[in-house]
Amino acid sequence: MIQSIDRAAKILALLQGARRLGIGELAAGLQLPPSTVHGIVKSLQAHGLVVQEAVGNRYMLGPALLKLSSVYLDTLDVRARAMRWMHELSRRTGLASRLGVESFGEVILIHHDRRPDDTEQMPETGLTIPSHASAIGKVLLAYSDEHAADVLARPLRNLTADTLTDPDKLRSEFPLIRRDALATENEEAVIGESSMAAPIIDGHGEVVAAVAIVIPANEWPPADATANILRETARNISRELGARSWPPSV
Amino acid sequence: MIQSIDRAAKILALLQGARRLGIGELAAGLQLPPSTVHGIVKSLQAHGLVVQEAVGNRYMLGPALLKLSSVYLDTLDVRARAMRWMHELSRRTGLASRLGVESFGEVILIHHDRRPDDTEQMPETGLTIPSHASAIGKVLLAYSDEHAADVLARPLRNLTADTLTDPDKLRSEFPLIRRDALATENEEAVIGESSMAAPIIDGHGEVVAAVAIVIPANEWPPADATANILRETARNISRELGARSWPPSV
DNA sequence: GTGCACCATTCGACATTATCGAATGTAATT
DNA sequence: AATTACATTCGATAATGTCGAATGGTGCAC
Repeated sequence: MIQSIDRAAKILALLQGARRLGIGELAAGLQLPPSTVHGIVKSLQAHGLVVQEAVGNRYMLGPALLKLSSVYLDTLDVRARAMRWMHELSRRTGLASRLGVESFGEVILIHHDRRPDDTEQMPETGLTIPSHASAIGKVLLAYSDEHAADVLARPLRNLTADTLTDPDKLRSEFPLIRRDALATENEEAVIGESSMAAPIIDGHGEVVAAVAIVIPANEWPPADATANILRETARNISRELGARSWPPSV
Repeated sequence: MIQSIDRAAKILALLQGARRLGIGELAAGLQLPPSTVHGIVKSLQAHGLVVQEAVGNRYMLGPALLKLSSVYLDTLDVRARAMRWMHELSRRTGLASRLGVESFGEVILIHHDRRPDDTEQMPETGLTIPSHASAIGKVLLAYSDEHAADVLARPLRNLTADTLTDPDKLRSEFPLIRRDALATENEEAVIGESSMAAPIIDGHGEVVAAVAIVIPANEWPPADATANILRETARNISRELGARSWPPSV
C-alpha cells in the first residue's frame, strides 16, 4: 500500500463524510502535519478530484469524480442490460425501481427508475444504503456466505424502529429469501417506505446484483402480481447476462 | 505535485478512456515499469477506486467513485436549488432539461430532468460535453473571458457537420448571447438534437452554471414562449442563490 | 495432456521523493 | 490597527516509493 495514495483516499473519504473541510481539519482527521496534508490536497486539486470553495479556503470533492463515476456506470454490464427491463418494471407496477450491488459491505445503487407519475423525485443512483436494512442488501447477503459473515460480524445500525439489528434474526430470513428468490424490508430503513428485491445472476451463476421496487408503506403488502413482475424482471435481466437458469441455485 | 498521486490520477484517467486495461497496458500508457504501476493500482483497489474484473485480470474504475460523486453532487448548492425549477421547466415545455458547470474546459452535466413522457431515457448526469458544441458551454464561455481564452486556444473538435470549429465564428456569438442571456446550438453536437441555454448567477453576480433544454431538431426553432420559460427558470434559480438582478451584467 | 509464453505479482536494494517543522503570507475579527 | 488563526511555502532529512529481476499463475497451442 503506497502511503501517499492511502492518505489521499482517506482525505477523499473524510470529505465524503463532512462535505467541506479546511487543511487543519483534514490534518486533524488524519493525524498528520498540515503541510503534509496540504501537499496531498493540492495534488488532488490539480486533477479536479477536490476543489477549493470559491469563498473561504476549505476544500470539497471535485467534478472529476462525477466524470469518473459516469464512466464507471457505463462499464457495468448489468446496468446496461437492466435499464430497459427496469423501466418496464416501473411502468407496469407504478413504482420506483432500483438496481444495487455490494461494495465494502454496503449496497450501492447503480440505477434508479422513477415512479411513472409527474412528481419530483430525487435521483438515487450513487446512494449507499446499509445491507442489513434493505431488500437488495438482504438478497446479496442471502446468496453470499462470505459477504454475510463480513457484514453480520460488525454491529448493525438502527435506522428506524423496525430495523433488524440482531444478526441471528437476519440470518433466519436467508433460507426463505433463497427459497422464494425474493427479499422484503418493511420500513426498516426509512419510515413510510418498504421494498422488495430479487437476485440477478450472471453467466457463471453468481449473484452479481439485485433489483428492487420501492413500495410506500400504505400500499404494503404489494399484490402477488407485483412480486411476480419483479421476479420476472430479475429473470429477464439474468437471462440477458447469460444465466442458464433462474432462480439461482444455492 | 506528489508523484504517486499524480500517477494514480493518470491511471484513473486512462481507465476513464479505455474502460478495461491490464497492468501492462497501463504501464505502457504511463511509460513506467509494470511493477510500479502495480503498486499504485493495488493501492487504489484497496479503497475501491478501481476493481479487478471478475474473470481475467484487467482493471476498471470502482464503485467508490460513484459514492464520492454522489456526495459531490450533494455539495452543490446550485444543483439543490435548481432541481425543482428544472422539473417545472421540463413539465411546462415537455422537454428534457440539463444543468451544467465548467470543469477543465469542458461542460459537465450535474443534473438532468427527463422529458415528461414515458419513453426510456438515459440518465445524463455526469456526462461531459465539449464547451464549443453545446448551448451550456457557449453561455459559460460568453461570460468568462479567461475560460473562453483557455478553450478557444486549443483546436475545436468536429462532432457533426454543423459544429463550429472556428474560434472567431464562435466568439462572434458571444455579444448576442450576453445581450439575450440565451445561447443556442443547432445540431452542433448530436445530429437531430439542438439545445438552448441560459446563465445562472450567484450572490456575487458570477455565472456559476447554465440551464438548458434539449430540443429535437424537428421541433426547431422553439416557440418564443419556450425561450421565455427557460429564461424565467434561470432567473428563479439565480434569485434563490442570492442574485440581486438578472440577466447578469457584463 | 503437456509445454510454452505471456502477464501479473512479489521481493529487496537503492536513491529519489515525500515528509515534516519552521518561517511566511493572508484574511478575518476585535 | 493589531491580533489571531489559518493556509501556504521552503528546504533539510531520511523514510518512502521505485525499479529490475525473479517468481507465480493462467490460458493457449500443439
